[in-house]
Amino acid sequence: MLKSHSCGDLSNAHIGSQVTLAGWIHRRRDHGGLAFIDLRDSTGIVQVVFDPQHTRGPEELTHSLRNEYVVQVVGDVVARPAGTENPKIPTGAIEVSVTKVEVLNDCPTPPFYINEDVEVDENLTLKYRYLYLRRPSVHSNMVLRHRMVKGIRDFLDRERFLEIETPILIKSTPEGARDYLVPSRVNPGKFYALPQSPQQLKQILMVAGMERYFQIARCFRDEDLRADRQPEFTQLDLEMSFADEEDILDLIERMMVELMSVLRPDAKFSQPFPRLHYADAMSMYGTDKPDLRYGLTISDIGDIAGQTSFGIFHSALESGGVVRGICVPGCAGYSKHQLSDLINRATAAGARGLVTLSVVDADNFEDGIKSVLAKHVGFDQMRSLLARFEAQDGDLILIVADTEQTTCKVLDILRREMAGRLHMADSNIFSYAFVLGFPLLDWNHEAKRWDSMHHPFTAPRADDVTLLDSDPARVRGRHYDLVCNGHELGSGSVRIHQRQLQQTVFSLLGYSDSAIEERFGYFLQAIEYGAPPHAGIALGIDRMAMLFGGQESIREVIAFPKNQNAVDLMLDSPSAVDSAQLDELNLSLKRQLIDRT
RNA sequence: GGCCCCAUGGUGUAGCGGUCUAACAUGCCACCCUGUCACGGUGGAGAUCGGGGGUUCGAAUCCCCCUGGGGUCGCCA
Repeated sequence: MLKSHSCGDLSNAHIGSQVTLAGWIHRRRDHGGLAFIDLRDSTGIVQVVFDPQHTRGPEELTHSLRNEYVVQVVGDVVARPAGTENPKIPTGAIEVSVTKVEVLNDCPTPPFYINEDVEVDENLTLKYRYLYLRRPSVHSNMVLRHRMVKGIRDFLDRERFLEIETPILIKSTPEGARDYLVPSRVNPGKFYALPQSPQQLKQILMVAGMERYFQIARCFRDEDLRADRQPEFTQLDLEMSFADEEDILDLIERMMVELMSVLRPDAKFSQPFPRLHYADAMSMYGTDKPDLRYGLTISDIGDIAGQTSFGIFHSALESGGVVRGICVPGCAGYSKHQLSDLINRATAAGARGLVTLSVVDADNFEDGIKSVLAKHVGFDQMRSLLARFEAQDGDLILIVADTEQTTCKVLDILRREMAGRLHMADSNIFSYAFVLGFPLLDWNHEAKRWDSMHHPFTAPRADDVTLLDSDPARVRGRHYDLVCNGHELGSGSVRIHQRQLQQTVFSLLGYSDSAIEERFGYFLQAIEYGAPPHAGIALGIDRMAMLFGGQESIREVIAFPKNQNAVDLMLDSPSAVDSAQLDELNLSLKRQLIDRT
């Protein structure tokens, strides 16, 4: 090794010993004669001192050192002179008095600061990823992620889970997300698909008697990107035989609690994790992944709205819709401009409109309530309305009258928007919750068929199996989600383990018998051979690391992420390939693409 | 595909129709400086304001189009 010690490891215990360090120049403070340099390696930062009386070699060399040069220094660890200790850094009690320095490599002026956490154009952080990752704060995200994954492995190992790899080149199944396809050279005209998740393989591992499987699995979905979505991402995928809902939820809760104690001992969370029924989540928060760090819950005022003379309410209710709203504290003073901004957000999200009601003085309905609603609502109705929202003077009530689906969506957006403006989400709180009671199926209006809410392998509740034929909408699935602070961290279910039931569900989803055989024949055959009852879950590793690290995007916890157009700016991928490569794969590009590339 | 936001020296920002031959901080270069730690001091180089078109006597500033980026809805079994 070119170094005997690491920068961050040095302490009082090393005083008096000679050390050789190697690292990057983090910052320099050059006094002309005497010069200080903060030397950084992956363990931390230590101050090294160049004193012309002690340091050998040409003095010009000392003063020619620049940020991010890679240097090796030999020196003595000494206590800092009294009064010059730096309590701000862990190694601040000591310093290294340099006797010899060698430049191992120089470095051009970096395109952005490495020694400061100034936000910088994300393009640059992606293109020069190796420099961005040098930032101590970003480096610490990688350390945190490593410790998290290690914690998961240690925990599951103690719980007698086996880590088993499954193939990356698998079979395309057009349902669900779009697949990434890989052409086969050996089998012309045929394609592998990259796994959207190892779902079927892990269930087959249960059939294979592994009983407890997990994998830190890379998954691929060719869909549009978001702050918390990349085309390739990592899941903690696990499956457990002879288990039901409670076993999985208990396991996951214990694991998350353990991770919290290791990674975020400072943070607050409730235990046991609250459980939320899907229907309640939708009616109270408008979403199945609510941020529970703040209230702003949705109230239904359909009964009151029906008594008013407000036409919009009546038409919404008559066409089977709902009238619901949220009460935002302290925003009654919103200007016309601010209110119209909120209305724009509501209409942009698909609502036909948004009724705002500024509660200036709740005791004075004449001019204490500012709203288009005022003249359509009687005294009693206004009183019950304010009571329903528990409105105080100074509050702003936002009401949407629309289909249930649109109302939920819009109020969810407004709820998060207002909570953000009012800084209601405490970053030191982790509001975990399990969401249960999802319907098994979801009616797809466009395709006019049933879709799986989760996936087709989710077991229906035993009491609801008979409804599969008569009333599929009412069938409840044995599906559960783990949510935290408005993010879906994971999703799982008790699986179907009997061929007949699995086949019934496939049929219900609109697959013909021949399609079932072609796509899932191997799978149905597998579960026929004594599949044990089993259940599992998959948790988003990137999202977990993002939350633990207090980041707002998973790109901050992924070493080499892609931008919103799924482009890797460092590698410049995807890229065109040589026509010889295409030939070998028996592929050709469409004419218009050839012209463009 | 829709909607919203952004684009000014290397980096981060200011600028709100003329006073912009574009300001500030930091970084960079040179010189000075032996106890700093976001070291300090003096001097200097560095952007024609993402690209194109338009409005105007006059555009970094207003409008349109394009490009790039971010957020989001759709999409994500």
